[in-house]
Amino acid sequence: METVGQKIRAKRESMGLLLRQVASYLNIDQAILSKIERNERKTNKDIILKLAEVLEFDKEDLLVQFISEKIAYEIANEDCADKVLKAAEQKVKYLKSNLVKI
Amino acid sequence: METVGQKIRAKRESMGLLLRQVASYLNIDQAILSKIERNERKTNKDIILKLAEVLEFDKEDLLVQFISEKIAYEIANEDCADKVLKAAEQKVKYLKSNLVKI
DNA sequence: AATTTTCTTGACATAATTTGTCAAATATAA
DNA sequence: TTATATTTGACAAATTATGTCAAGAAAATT
Repeated sequence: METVGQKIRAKRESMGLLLRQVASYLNIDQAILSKIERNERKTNKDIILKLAEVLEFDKEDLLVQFISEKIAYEIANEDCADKVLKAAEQKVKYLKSNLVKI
Repeated sequence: METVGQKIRAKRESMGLLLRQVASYLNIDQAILSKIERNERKTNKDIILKLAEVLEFDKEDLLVQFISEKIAYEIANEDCADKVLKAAEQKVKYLKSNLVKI
């Protein structure tokens, strides 16, 4: 299963872009981007969205992959990971039902 | 939908325990426990597990509620929250399949 | 093979967040 | 009122996130 970092690197290379070029667009050091691509450094929503722009990914798709990857790594070591996700679904449904203001 | 904080407070009061007593068991200041119960302060897995002990909750149940609540609040403001959870399920399955060492 | 270019690594710095402490203010019970 | 319990907010310490830089390693070019 391909990580977001791997997707980014593959797409960047297929577009013939250098680390330095993409990093400059993102206003970050190329060292950071290098680490993000190799999953050696966490990143955040803002950077993911800018990466989607410059690398022509669908923004929502990349965001979904990014957030779900983060969550998966957070809970994969728990026995109850599956229960957690089922319970989270219910809670999200509840929170989105306008009964609650966050 | 009851939050973990609310469950804790309800159980603590039903058991006739004071903030100070439970907090001392947890080795935290009672001010922190007060805030945890009112969702004014984030907590962590260790404290949740100790709370399960002293308040006689099933540890896994409380942990599932705690983690799922955290995830739900993190993503409830995203349009794609549901997609995220579905994708996270797949990734967890993959990570747990021993194909990957985290 | 030598040079240039790109990428990686790690030490360091800064900012943001988490976590804890404390005491005064407030609320509740006796 | 008086005593007890809880809440609040200012502050500090610890941890984590984020960024900078330059030297070393790897890859591409000449």
